[in-house]
Amino acid sequence: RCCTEGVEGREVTAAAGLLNSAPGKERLLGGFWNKAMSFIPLKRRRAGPVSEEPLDSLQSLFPDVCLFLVERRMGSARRKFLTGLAQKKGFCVTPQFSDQVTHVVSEQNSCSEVLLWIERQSGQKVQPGGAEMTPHILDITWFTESMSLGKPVKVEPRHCLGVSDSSVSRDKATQEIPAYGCQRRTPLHHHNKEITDALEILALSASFQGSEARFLGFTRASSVLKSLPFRLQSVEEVKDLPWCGGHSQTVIQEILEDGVCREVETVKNSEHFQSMKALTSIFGVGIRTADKWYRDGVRSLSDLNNLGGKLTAEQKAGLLHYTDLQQSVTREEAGTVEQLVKGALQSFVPEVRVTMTGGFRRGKQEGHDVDFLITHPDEKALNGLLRKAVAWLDSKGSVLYYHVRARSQNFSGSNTMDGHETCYSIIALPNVSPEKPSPDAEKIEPDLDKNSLRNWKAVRVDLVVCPYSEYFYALLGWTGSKHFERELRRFSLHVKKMSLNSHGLFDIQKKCHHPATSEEEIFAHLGLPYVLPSERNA
DNA sequence: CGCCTTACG
DNA sequence: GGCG
DNA sequence: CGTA
Ligand SMILES: Nc1nc2c(ncn2[C@H]2C[C@H](O)[C@@H](COP(=O)(O)OP(=O)(O)OP(=O)(O)O)O2)c(=O)[nH]1
Ligand SMILES: [Mg+2]
Ligand SMILES: [Mg+2]
Repeated sequence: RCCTEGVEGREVTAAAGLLNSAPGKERLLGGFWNKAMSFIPLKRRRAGPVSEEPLDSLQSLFPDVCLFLVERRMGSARRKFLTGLAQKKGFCVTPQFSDQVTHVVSEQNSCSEVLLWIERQSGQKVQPGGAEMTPHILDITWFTESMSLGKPVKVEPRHCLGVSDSSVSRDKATQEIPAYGCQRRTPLHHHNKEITDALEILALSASFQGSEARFLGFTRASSVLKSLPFRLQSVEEVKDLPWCGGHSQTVIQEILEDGVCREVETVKNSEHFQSMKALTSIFGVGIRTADKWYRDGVRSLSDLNNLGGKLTAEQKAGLLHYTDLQQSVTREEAGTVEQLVKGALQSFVPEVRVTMTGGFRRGKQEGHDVDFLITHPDEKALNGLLRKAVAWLDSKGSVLYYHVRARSQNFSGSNTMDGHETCYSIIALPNVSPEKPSPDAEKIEPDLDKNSLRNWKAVRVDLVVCPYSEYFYALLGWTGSKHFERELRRFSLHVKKMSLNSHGLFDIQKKCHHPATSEEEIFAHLGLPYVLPSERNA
């Protein structure tokens, strides 16, 4: 039951096959609902029964928190809706103000307006400030962020009423946001994570339904918001941004006003989405295979282990190391892998140059794998280096799976290498603290001694060897992010009439390649301002 | 209504 | 999904 | 159709 644990089968998405769906025609499950909803005025939109039960009839998950929602300018219907939302998430919400209240939440009122209003309504004096025995007087942003996270967030100055937050946002004379992701600076950490997370759920869901196009649409919207230097406060602020069209604006508005988006919650709860996410997380299993298995009724890992022979070599390795590979690789572990890989390579070419690329080069602190780029000025030294290094690691018992591929284009007639190879591998990373045998190995090999400890963890490692002349194109290509690469290549072709890949830049009209001796040069060739690796998290 | 990154096995 |  |  690994794949569907905790799923109760409600909101089951239609699971029609992907294989037969006509290209370009995409099924839309939530779109009509959302579009229809967006014409209903905000305050009247959410009806439904919301009880104003006494305090102790509901079990609160957060005993130190008691909310009071200020009805003034919020309206009673919206207050009821928000109350129900918070109670569903395990918050205590009191209908009447009392000295039990720890967090006062209001919308469109100043701090003094709130204090006066509560005093007039309840006859109680309120001391603001959140000190001992006095409640926080908060903006709706604290509420929506807390709903998003499912728990009360720490009270920041920007949540508090009466405090203008000039540092975080404002100055809405914002510059024009460029349309290509490679023209923007996109940091790893940004100001609108709740919204970009929601849009990425819809992107993933679209891809699970076979629509790469809608995946791209939601991904572009999300990526634009990651580059904003301020926190969004109103949907009006995205109206002029590229890629933030109607559907995305609905999502943004709901997150800003309620902390959650109906469609996103429905998707997250759907069995199809959850199963597809679990199945495609297996190395060797893509969207088409996951969808076929889902239609065949496969819901758990044991169903697959029982499928036996019908798996590719990749999938067998992916399943054997499933639990280890589900854990992300820490930056520290990546450093250990670097030492291991360098040792193997240097035993053949002492002066070899090894660079960690991928997400870790962009500043990520964890990843789904570790990526390396390998080169040397003498291209003869690179010949067959990858296979030799993998064999060396294998002889040390460190290689759990590998697949080597070479460049084929323009080399079809030749059987000699051209100094360009890629290797996808699973490596046994030595562990500080020994662990029990992998639960995945136990299922396949039930006789494993459960008391014996293994001192390693399986980690995905990608190795790329390239000629020195291509090094900076390979570095640019393998640093990512994936979306940044797509946008860079689309910009290159459509704006500059040049074709970009990880080997070079080809001018289609002049029919010539541009050599490069730095990443800066490649950006310059494309007429783009340089973007640091840490700013390529598009 | 066409387009949406580009490669290898 | 959103742009041109 | 999978991988980056
Ligand atoms: N052009 C191109 N490059 C890609 C594509 N997928 C991945 N790459 C490049 C950019 C990525 O940063 C790099 C490494 O890919 P990974 O799958 O390892 O992703 P990354 O390291 O960014 O994140 P992660 O490993 O998941 O933490 O390879 C693609 O579809 N097209
Ligand atoms: Mg990676
Ligand atoms: Mg990788």
